[in-house]
Amino acid sequence: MLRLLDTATGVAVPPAERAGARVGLYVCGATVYGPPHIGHGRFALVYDVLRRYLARSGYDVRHVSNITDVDDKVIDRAAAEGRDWREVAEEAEEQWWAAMDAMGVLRPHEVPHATDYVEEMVSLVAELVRLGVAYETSDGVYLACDAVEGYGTLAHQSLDSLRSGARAVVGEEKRSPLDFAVWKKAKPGEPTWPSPFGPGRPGWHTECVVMSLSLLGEGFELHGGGLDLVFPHHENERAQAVALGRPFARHWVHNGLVVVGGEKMSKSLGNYTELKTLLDAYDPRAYRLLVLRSYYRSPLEVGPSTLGDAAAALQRVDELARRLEAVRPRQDTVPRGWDAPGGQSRPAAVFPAAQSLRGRFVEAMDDDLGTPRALAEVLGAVREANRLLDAGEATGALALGDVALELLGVLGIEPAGVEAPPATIVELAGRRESARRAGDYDAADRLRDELAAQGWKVDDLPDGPRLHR
RNA sequence: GGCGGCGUGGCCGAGUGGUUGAGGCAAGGGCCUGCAAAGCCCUGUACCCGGGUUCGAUUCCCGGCGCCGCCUCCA
Repeated sequence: MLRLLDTATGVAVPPAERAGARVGLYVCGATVYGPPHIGHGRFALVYDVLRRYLARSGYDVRHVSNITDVDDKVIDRAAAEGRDWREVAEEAEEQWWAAMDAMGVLRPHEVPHATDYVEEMVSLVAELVRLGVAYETSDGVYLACDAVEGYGTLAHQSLDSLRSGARAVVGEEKRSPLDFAVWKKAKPGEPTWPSPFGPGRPGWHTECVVMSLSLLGEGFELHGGGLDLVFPHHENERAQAVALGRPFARHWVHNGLVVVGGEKMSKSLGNYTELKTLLDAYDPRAYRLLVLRSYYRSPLEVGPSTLGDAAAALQRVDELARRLEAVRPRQDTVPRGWDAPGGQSRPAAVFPAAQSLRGRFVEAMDDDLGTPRALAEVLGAVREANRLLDAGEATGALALGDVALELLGVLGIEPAGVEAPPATIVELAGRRESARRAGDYDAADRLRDELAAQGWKVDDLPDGPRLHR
């Protein structure tokens, strides 16, 4: 059974679930004011794998991830570029999904936009004021943190220590430096919505409360996001729900940040690489592999060296997939699958190593999403399957190799498709092979160079040449 | 100042109170091979420093050093 570390308690426990094994997963998504960077890529991959594995484990997952399409940053960028803020948000959201698609990240089941929930947010703010936990000032409405029981739970700090460490300047009207805006009164030129407190827009921490509760219900199971959101964002989300007396997330999951040269990558530090840049330069699967190779909560160093490593490792996986296809019996049309029906005669069923591989994989994953060990098991099996192939044991190789590939699929990594070379390439390769057989190696090597110039490599395998990209 | 985390071979990165340190990449040697590529096999003797607990610590405890994150927008 999958156990996940809960940020609030520091203990790894199985996710809570509702009737029908339903699990709601809310992940704080993108603020769309610019192209996503590598850090966003990691975060998306982590929750994509969590969602896939939850489903694989038998949960009925509902994955919700928001788009923050109105926010200071969106407004600032629009102002700086003299554009409409909606246009900025839409453009950035397109870039977001393009990158997600390139990485093979499954779309969340729901993608709520903040701007579609403003009315509900206004109601929430009004309710907070009515309850006396939020107060109005000249520039907005603030939540009084002292009024919230257990404020600091996620930060693991007391109200006092948080207060003493606060760097925020106490405004004239703000009662405590920790108090945060749930409603921002409009300044000239900003987008506004009507409210009992005058025109304005919701504070950032409010939207996730409204959208998660509205789409997943009270006491939903999992709430995730980057480690840098723990405080204050998630703390403040929780504070609002607590203040309202509404059961909120029951379990908090946070992913570690991407670091560059030991320092956190972030837009504000300016040391970021756009995700698209990485995805254009490397096989997108290499980034997924790199991310999964480390524990999801740890900082992760991303750079040309580590990406190159991952890309190289992937080639061995692709090679295995190609080799397996070459030895796969024609009539064997049983698809790869976790629980292929009627699989009595399937090789995997009679090949113990393949079965135990599944067990070790699940064991690793169940231990707080242990993708590093899970991956190690799978890659070890890839090597073993290749070895069996070398030894001519095709049946065993298929049994083990198919399971390895299937498990990689659980992690969202599919072997590269076998691309059929065009006729001109096949013809060139044929001429080269003839030259080789005739012992004319100079000609053969020239032809190989020609093939290379057209982007094709040729490997002389024991059973004949093979073309691939 | 408060809170949290990290320090493992050439690099990345798991993990563990004790005979044989996952996995990946790189490197060297080998099998195969016209060559190359691919694949496979072999090779590495690590755990920041100082104490303590223990029969035994890289793993637990204390202290130190170094690095990082959060306490402000941030995945």
